[in-house]
Amino acid sequence: MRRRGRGRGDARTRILDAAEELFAADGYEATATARVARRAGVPKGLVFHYFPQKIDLLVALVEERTHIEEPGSPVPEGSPGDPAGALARLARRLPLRASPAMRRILFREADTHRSVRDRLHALNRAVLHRARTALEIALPGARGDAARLEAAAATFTAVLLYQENLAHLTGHHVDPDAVADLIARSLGG
Amino acid sequence: MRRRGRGRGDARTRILDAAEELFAADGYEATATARVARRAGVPKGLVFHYFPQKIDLLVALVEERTHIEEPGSPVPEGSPGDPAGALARLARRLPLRASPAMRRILFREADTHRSVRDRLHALNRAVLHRARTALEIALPGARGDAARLEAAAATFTAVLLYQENLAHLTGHHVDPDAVADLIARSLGG
Amino acid sequence: MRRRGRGRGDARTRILDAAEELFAADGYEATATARVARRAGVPKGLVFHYFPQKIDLLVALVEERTHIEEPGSPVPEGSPGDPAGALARLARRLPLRASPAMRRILFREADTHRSVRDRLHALNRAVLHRARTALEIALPGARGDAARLEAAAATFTAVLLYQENLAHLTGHHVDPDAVADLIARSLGG
Amino acid sequence: MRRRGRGRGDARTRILDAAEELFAADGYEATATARVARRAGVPKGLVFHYFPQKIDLLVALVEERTHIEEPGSPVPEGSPGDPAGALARLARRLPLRASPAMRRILFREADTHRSVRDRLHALNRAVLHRARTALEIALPGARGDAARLEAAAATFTAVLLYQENLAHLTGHHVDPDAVADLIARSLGG
DNA sequence: AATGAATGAGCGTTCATTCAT
DNA sequence: AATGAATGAACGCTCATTCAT
Repeated sequence: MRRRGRGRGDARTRILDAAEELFAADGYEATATARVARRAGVPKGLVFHYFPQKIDLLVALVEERTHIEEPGSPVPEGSPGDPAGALARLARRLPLRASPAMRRILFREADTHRSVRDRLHALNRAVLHRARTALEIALPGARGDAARLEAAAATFTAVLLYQENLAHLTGHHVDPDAVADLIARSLGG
Repeated sequence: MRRRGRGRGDARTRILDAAEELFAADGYEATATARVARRAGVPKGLVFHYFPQKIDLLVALVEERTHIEEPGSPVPEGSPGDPAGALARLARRLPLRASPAMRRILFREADTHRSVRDRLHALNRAVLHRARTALEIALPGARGDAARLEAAAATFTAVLLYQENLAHLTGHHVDPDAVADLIARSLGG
Repeated sequence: MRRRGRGRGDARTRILDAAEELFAADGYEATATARVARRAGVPKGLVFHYFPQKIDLLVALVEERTHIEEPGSPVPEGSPGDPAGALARLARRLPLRASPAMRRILFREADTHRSVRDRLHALNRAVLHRARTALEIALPGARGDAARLEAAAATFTAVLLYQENLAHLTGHHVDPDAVADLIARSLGG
Repeated sequence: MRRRGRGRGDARTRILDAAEELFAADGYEATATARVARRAGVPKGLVFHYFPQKIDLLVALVEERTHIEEPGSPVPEGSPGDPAGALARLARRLPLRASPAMRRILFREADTHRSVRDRLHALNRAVLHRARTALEIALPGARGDAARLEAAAATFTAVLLYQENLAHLTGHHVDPDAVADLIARSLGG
């Protein structure tokens, strides 16, 4: 396959790059495939060669550009007695690999596109699981009850995953580290 | 003016009702004005009689169907010593009067429509202010830790305002009461 | 009939005034009746009360605001031996009473509206007749032949009637007096 | 590219042919793009493929279908002493190549579309220049009377360029040859 | 694999016209 | 006579998608 002039990668990659940028900026509905092609520097027909339906662009982005790291690896997520540190460490190793653009796409389009929503649910489940595990390890005595720990994990997951979106939508940034500290205190850490 | 058409209210109201439903369900971009008209039981032209541009539907919804209650009224928001109760009470008297449908519209369209985003920022500011005040009253001794109190107020505001959306996006409901309890504990309530 | 606030005359007159302005500026097709109403300061319905069809506005303007003076009156149009003077005098007493706006309407819409075209033909016939008569009187010997005199009258009529339009369309003004002089010379005056 | 459709030329040409006919007959405003497509035998969308905006049809027509011949070529425009012949010859070699339909479009739409008006001004300037030059060559002795010569050239240009339109608007044809003769006489030819 | 002309359904919007009051 | 809400046909234009090459 001949390399194309303007772009860095092959045509398919450039098409996805363009779609990612445009979907993030303007939304899926408001982005015409012709604009994707133009931005990618490829002829319009080629977009449909690789992605027979427009929705396939979105599906491919979500499938190929949001990776959830497997938590199975031996990651000593938290040292006992330091729940705040455990959560902060989790924040730093967010098991979601996705560009900020991909996150905006994920949140925006999840509302109306089931396949995106499913992916977002899976991501959320993964992070929530990690947070819960980290807190359980950090607080071996399971002080307080399970319900409180669940609420803490859920709150932290929400703040962690949605921080950019919350900041954008509310005009107010909530710092995950501060929330980690808050939560740790409430669990008696 | 023909008072009352086929439906419950007058035409303009029915058009807004229809737009609210459809924008919430499918998004603004994906909703054709013709569908709004059909759902409202009015001819297409009448939609444009009242709302010369499609965007005016969204603007009117946001302006007329999201009210921020004035916090000035004598609301004994919290009794000293009971921050959890204060927040819970705030949750029950959310100063945002908007249907769940309006909230979904607000969050979804804020991303791409400035006027909606401005409104959402204002709402957030109002709720944040209330939460902060409630905590200050409930914890008069907590003066020393302004940063922690701010983080607590911001976290609670986020969970409170976005609960339905978070539930929808994550597949997981976070209970504001549980978060209120969590926060209260962490502030030494 | 109550006098209306903004305008000078009654509603019907103000509607015609507005139509005259707008048709002249933008053309009949490109002028919406709603704009006519707005400019006239009357409700939309009233335009259709007086002029049941949009075209009636144009017809009324042409019928009521272009008057052809009757040449029957004893006007000593030219003194024998001075054809240039005779034509110049005719130019000064153009038997067409119509505002510059009305003339633009007449020429522009004659192309596609038969009733306007008929009126314009009548106007042309009247002016042509006057020009011919003036030349015949000024040149009693009928020097040269009739065909030449006819060409002279037609040329002068065209320049006289269409001068503003020619100027607008060509960017070049042709002075009727200079043409009168030219023609007089060619007829041996 | 599917070479040749149903009609005579390729699709773009057929679209312009149709637009030329319809704009000339009914005016630009009164001609729907759908009618252009139907007359051209192409689907509606294809018109917008080639001409993204309706106005581009008019612009393309004016740019591609009105040519002003360069006057630079060695055209012995007039032999000295025969101004009538010189003008008659100019009439026969009008430096404006445009169908009668294009001329009607030019005059009608110049009123409201600046690009068309600009083109018309350029055409007028070119013809006026030719007429002036022809008269200067044919009447080398007429140096003293520049103003009269200018009026003669302008009058002839107007009659020459606008003859069809004047005929249509007035119901009266003015023969350019007769006017050429008239003018020649008045300049003492 | 690559291309861009071709297609047609559908969209937002305009607007002359009607009509109940 | 006066009003403006109501109506629907039509318009300019967009766009996902097809397909011959």
